[in-house]
Amino acid sequence: MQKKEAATIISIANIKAACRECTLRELCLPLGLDGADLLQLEQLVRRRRPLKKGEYLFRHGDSLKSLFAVRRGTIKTTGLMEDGRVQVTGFYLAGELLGIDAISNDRHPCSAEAVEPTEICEIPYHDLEAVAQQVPGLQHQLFKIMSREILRDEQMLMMLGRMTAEERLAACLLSLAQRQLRLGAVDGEIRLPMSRQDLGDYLGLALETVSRLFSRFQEEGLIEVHGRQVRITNVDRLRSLGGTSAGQQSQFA
Amino acid sequence: MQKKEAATIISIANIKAACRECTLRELCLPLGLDGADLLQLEQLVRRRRPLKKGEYLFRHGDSLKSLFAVRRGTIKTTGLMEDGRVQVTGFYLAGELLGIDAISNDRHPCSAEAVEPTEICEIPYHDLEAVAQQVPGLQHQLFKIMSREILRDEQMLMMLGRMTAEERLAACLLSLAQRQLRLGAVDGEIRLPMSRQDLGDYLGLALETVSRLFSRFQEEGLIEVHGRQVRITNVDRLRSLGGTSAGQQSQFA
DNA sequence: CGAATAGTTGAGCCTGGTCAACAAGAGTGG
DNA sequence: CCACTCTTGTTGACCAGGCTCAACTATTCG
Repeated sequence: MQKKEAATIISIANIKAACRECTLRELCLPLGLDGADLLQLEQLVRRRRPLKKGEYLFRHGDSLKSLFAVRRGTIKTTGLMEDGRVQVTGFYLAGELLGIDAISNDRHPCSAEAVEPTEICEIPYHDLEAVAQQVPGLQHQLFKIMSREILRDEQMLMMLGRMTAEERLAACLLSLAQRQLRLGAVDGEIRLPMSRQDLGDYLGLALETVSRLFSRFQEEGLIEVHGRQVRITNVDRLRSLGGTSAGQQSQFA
Repeated sequence: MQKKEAATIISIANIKAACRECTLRELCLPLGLDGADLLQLEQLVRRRRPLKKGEYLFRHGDSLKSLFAVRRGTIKTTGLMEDGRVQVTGFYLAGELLGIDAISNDRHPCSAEAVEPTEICEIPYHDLEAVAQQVPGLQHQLFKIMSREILRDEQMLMMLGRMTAEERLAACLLSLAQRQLRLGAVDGEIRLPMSRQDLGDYLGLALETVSRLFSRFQEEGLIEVHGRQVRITNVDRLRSLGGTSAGQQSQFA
């Protein structure tokens, strides 16, 4: 996986994006912007060469040039300790914005890797800031998005600090189901683009624990598992487990 | 503690603040603002009646009206699960800004409680947004502050997800020492305004574990503990424990 | 000064981690 | 297209870090 870097030639197709026609318009930045403002934003956004599974969008320490919006696929961001311990700080699905955490030090504090084939829109940060200064709706929207990211992280803190393994996985599944639903997936169906290892690194668990929990949830009739395809068969009982954290998403969303 | 609410009469002394003469100027919002801009911001900021220990600044579910900057003292923000489990999502010392997580839903997702007698500056959020629209330096500064908060939370995720109990406490002590140093404390001296319980709720540990770790760190010569007064006697070994998370703060700061 | 709160320490247990073997897919090249 | 390899996932046995329960001590505060 490390070797594929050499292939990261400068992006081939830096074509302009057409936010106005994007199906994710409601999810990305433009939410709440009218025609003229949207056009101004659209000038900034660039499409990137698609990422293959395992390719990096940026790496820990890279200087901040752009924020990124996922168009299709999934990105995971990871922090790494010297001894190899990994924490996945987030999974970013289509319509979600990443790279915000790099603003404070002009440097990405984590690495971003495609978990499956992924398409990305790139938004040069300094230009974005300039436009936000002109367009009130955009500034407002950016504050909201950044605040939402903080909220999301705080829910993760509750999860990692105070929830049991089964509660964490339940909450995570509910959250994924909800986000994929918004993207047009079948209600109760979850397609996991990430490995058990990734889930463990996200939830602060060993991959074996994640695997065992999948088996147990299935035995208990909460879900049906077929590899990375999961169907929720008892939402209520899953909610009663994953309650506080993911359940609150409905409250927040 | 719950009962004291009745005493929360509408703030007595809503006097104007003088950011220009505040010793925390470098830490709060104004950083990087020049005279005229600073004056414009100053119009917004109001001082609040001081909070006693245990008093709440706001509660989970309250609607967002203002962001708050700590002038003196310490605030803890907490998330609560139905069964009573608590996660402290942050300790806010003098010069630090809280309430940002409320922007996304116009509602505070956590409660904020004074851990010791605390003075607060209040900044009405909608006015702040309006001024930020006029003052580029302020918009920029706000983005940075919000990004820094995300960064801080992500470091906490690494801590809760992947560090052992002793690593967490070590990292926490180093972080507190550094932040208090910036506020003029003696290097290596930490005054803990919070209880062992609070620390446990912050670090995702039982209070007994925190207490035992203090004892062990002392036995091992890392620190000297006198109740809530702690002196770091061996920074290097403490760093080798708390490394990645708090150690990186120097990298990030 | 007495009561309540905060902190320390011990004993025993349990959740979740580690190590290990095995199974099942997925990708690759002949 | 199949065989082989490599990666991913499952399951079991055992272990240990940290939690719970409990008793006791030190502080703080009215």
